[in-house]
Parts: sequence; C-alpha cells; structure tokens
Amino acid sequence: MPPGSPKFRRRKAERPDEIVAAALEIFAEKGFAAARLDDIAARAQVSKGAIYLYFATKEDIFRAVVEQAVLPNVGMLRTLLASHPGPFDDLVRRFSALAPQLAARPEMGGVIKMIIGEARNFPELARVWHDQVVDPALSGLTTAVEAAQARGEVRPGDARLYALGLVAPLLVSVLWRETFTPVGAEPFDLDALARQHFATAMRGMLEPAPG
Amino acid sequence: MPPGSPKFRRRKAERPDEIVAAALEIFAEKGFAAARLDDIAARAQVSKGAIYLYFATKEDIFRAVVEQAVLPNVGMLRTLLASHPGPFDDLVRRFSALAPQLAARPEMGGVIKMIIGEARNFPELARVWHDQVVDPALSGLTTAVEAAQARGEVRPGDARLYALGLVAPLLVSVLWRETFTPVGAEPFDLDALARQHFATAMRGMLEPAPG
DNA sequence: TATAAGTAACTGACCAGTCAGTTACTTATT
DNA sequence: AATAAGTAACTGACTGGTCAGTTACTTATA
Repeated sequence: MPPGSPKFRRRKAERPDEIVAAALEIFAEKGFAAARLDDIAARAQVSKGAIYLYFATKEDIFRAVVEQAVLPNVGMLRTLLASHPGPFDDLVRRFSALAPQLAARPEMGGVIKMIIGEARNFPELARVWHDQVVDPALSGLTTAVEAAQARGEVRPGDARLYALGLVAPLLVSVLWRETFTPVGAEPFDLDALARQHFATAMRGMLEPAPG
Repeated sequence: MPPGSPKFRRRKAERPDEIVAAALEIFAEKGFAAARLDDIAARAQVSKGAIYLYFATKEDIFRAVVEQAVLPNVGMLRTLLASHPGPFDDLVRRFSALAPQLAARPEMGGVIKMIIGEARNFPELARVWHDQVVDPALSGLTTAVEAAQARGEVRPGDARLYALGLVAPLLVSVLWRETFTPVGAEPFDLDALARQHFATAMRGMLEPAPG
C-alpha cells in the first residue's frame, strides 16, 4: 500500500451505480436471501455502512437493480413487438434472433432464478418483477398474436397461451443453464433451440396458405 | 387439555413419514434455506429434537422428500413413455392427459421452485433432483421422439429440443402459478393450455400424412 | 476547519444442530 | 393382577455462528 495514497475516495455520484452493479452480480449468484450485504459491499469496494448512505434496505437495492439493469432490455422487446405491422411470420423471425441474445445475458438467468425462488418469502420482489418486466413482455406478445389472428395469419385459439408457448422453451433453457448445468447436466444450445422451436411453432400456429 | 391425556405418544414407525410430509409442505412454501426446522417440527407435531432422531441434517430430510413424495409420480411417467409402441400422436394424447394432473399437484410446483431457487447454494439438492427426476423424464421423452422419427412419424430435428418444447409450457405455467399468481397475476388454465399446446405442437412436429 | 463521505466495530434477532433431562411404554418379578 | 425396574422416544432450553442494520468514530475535500 503506497503511503501517500488515501484510504478511500469520496465519490458520491458514482457509488449508487457501482453498488447496484455489484448487487446484481451477487443476487444472481446467491439469490436474494442468501446474498450478504458484506459481499455486495466488498464487490463494490465500499464498506457495508456506505451502502446504507444510499439505500435504506436490502429490498431497496433490489428495486434499483430491476430498474437499472433489467428494464432497458425489456423496453427493447416492447418496441419491437409494438412497432411491427406484420406478417407474423416475420415478427417471429426477428423475435427469434433477439430472444436468444437476451436469454444469454448472465444477469437475466440469475435474476429470473432469484425471483422464482424467493417470490413466496418476498412477495414485493415478485410484484415489482411481474408489473415491470413479465407482464409487459407477455402482454405485448399476446397483442401481436391477436393482431395476427385478426389478419387471418394465425389459427384461432387463446392468444395468451400461444404467447406462452412461444416463450416457454427459451425460459426453461435459461433456468436449465442456471440450475442443472453447474451440476453436470448437458446444456441446451440457445441458438439451435430458438431456430428449431420457432420453426416448429410456426408450422403449428399459422393458417395453411390459402389456395 | 384433558388431564389424563399424555404429553406425547411414542410412534417410532409413523414419525419419519409424518416429518417428511410436513417438510414437503414447508419446503414448498418457503424454500429450503428459509424453511425452519421448528416449523417442520410444529407441522409434524413433534419437537425439533425428535426430527434429529430420524434425520441427520436438513439436507437429509430433503432427500427423503424427493424419494417419498416425488419419485413415484415420475415412475408413472416413465412407464407410460417406455411401454408405448406408437403412434406418437397417440402417446402425446395420453401424455397431455397425464401431464396437467402431475403439474396440478401442489407439491410439484413448490419443490420445482425450491430447486431452481436454491441450486447455486445447495448443489447437492440440484444433483439429486436432476439425476432422480428431471433427467429420467426428459430422456424418456427424448427416446420416444427418436423412436417416432425412426418410424417416420416425426420430422427430422434434435429430439431433445423437441422434448423440451413439449414440456416447457407446462413447466412455465406451474412456475407462474407459484410465483406470480399469489401477487395478483392472471393464472393459466392447465387443461386448456395442455390441449391447445399439444395440438399446436403436433401440427409442428408430425410429418405431413403421405399421399 | 467545517462537514459530509466513508469505515469498522457493534447489536440484536434468527436458526441449525445438541444434549441433559423427562415421560410413555415394556418387561420382569411378585 | 399389581408394580417396580428398565428402555428408548421425545422434549425444550441452549450454543455457536451468521447477518441486516446501527453507531461511534475517522478521513477526504471545499
């Protein structure tokens, strides 16, 4: 340790972001309950006390993580879904290129896993995640399916269930990666999965071409 | 409290099963880490000390839960998959009748959720669950898909990915029920989901009828 | 030199696992 | 049939360790 170098710096402006970034990593690794404030502090290179200068509680930190790290990704998806006029086939092609990229982000898997694991014990976390992330995404996709049905491209049926069917395999493969791959299970190739799944789903969902 | 009634009964034979049943409920409600041994003891109507007469550690209790409460269900599925000669269409019809029933069992959702949430912190739990439950089920289904491909019923493609595609929406809807329904999200109807999903998947997977 | 950013020791609540003692039940003896 | 001696199932208070949140103090900076 150089004798002239100070023991710490005063960096009021940068601290919150750094703490949130560290918290994202630790939450993703350990889950909410098992994540220790001391670990978050160490990763952010501050003391635990410093965290409490910027956040009132552990749950507060989580809320900041959702807002800063996750919401931007969802926004990307929503604009894609909302702005696309059709045909549905083409929307799904774009979607199938974007979705594996989103799914591949390490923070996604960790946070999703965390939400599922802790929802019962921390309902507030589940509510935030549902209202801000999951419901907008699923609703957007459902609306797109309904529009395609109205245009006669997609077969009749519950649009929300179709939307679930489109997204579910991606989601499960992310959970698989987080849960079972570390214990030796064979991973799924996200891109291959997306390609085969969306092709199969399109054959199942689209109306046969007229004529 | 009637004066003549004893403070406890000696019931060596029944205790382990009762403790495991209680543990299943508490684990499903709270997750592994947040489940308190005192809660399990109270639900099983014994003292905490009594649990340690029958199980060495908390993880030991979990292993017993998997063996006693979950494995029988999986066995049912495996025999269905292994014993069926084809056509694939028909196997999936039976599967789609059985799967929602399995998915509807409350212990399933709770335990699945727990595994996902705690895998990183308790890899041993994830390994047990993978080796005993998930891998047998997925492998069985994959084998059935491969057989159907060999008979020319199912289109070419990665059989394991097809298997994942079949199961994923059920799994996600179970997680949805456990995670978001308690916070006010709209639930999925398991039977309607199974019906629509398997019909769609069959259109996507099967070879067009020859001729 | 005033003050706000930051530290680190501390508190209090929580909980898995332990164990000394208690009680229900069994068996030998009369 | 009555009961004393013995066994093991069971209890519940306790221990040692962990961790969110607090506080008394230190240090960087205007």
